[in-house]
Amino acid sequence: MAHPDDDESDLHAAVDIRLRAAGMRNSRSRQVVVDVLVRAGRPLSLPEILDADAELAQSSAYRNLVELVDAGVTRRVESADDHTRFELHESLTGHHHHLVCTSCGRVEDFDVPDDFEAGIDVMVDAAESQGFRIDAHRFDLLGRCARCS
Amino acid sequence: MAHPDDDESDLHAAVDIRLRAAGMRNSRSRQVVVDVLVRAGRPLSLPEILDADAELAQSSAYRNLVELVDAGVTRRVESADDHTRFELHESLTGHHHHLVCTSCGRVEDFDVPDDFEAGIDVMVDAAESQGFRIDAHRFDLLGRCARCS
DNA sequence: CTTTCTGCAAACGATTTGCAGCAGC
DNA sequence: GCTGCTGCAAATCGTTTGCAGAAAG
Repeated sequence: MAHPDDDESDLHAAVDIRLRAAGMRNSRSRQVVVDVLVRAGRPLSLPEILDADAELAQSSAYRNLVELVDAGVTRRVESADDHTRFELHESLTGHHHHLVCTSCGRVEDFDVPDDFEAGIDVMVDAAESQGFRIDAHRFDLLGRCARCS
Repeated sequence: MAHPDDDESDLHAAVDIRLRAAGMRNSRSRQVVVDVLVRAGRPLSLPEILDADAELAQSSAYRNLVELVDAGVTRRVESADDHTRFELHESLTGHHHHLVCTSCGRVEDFDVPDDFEAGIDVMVDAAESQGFRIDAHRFDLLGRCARCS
């Protein structure tokens, strides 16, 4: 965040590496999808992504978002409407949580204190005694965004 | 939990009151849907609900689940597959969180310590300074259930 | 008896996929 | 040049809805 331009070229370099590691080409529309997500700074639905760049075709955008998930570049985010959202993978942006608008589905990033995260780790043991093998968590605050209030 | 039968009749009485308050009839298939959710003790997808009771018609089950949400009897739960799940409203079952299987979508209830809940309240102020009016939260542990491990 | 509910089948809409032609390397 | 990617259009599939007949009160 201190050096936006450096961070952004680092990020594209990291994306390039992951694509190659997954045996995928670094095509124009994949770069565009990543760019749109970088610029947004929050999880976007497919319509939001298409609106952000007119040259994207719907089917290719969907296909690429899913393939980028497999390559560890993007991640699915559940919101509160009937559109799946996508964001950059946490290993590229850092661990964070979400504010979710229950009216329009908009999602924004939200940071929580370290001691809260520590509290989550403590609960994993209890969860695993219920037969689950836990490997991630999701914590969202739900309400109405500035626009919908 | 100490007196299952009493709890269950209390619960049906509470459901009946809410339906009437919403101007809705307490029809047979609504009772069945509620019964299925009570017996499951965890959020169920529509196919799971239909499997649990052969007399339910798909469209009516969907319609009732949504109307019961409006009446404050049920609640939507997001999982990790492409099926919405439904559970009884928290005012009937108590506040809790979920374990979510990222492989099959199964969801189970999970209780967290009170001090963890208290920590959540503290973060609401920070969230509202981002322009959101927060009125709920969702916290899930994600992993693989006993069957999928 | 009136109004709401039900079940069927058709409609919807987000997402996925087949395929012929184009682009990365 | 070979192989993977793109865009279009068609298919899929969870969910919603119109409507005529059945059930609640």
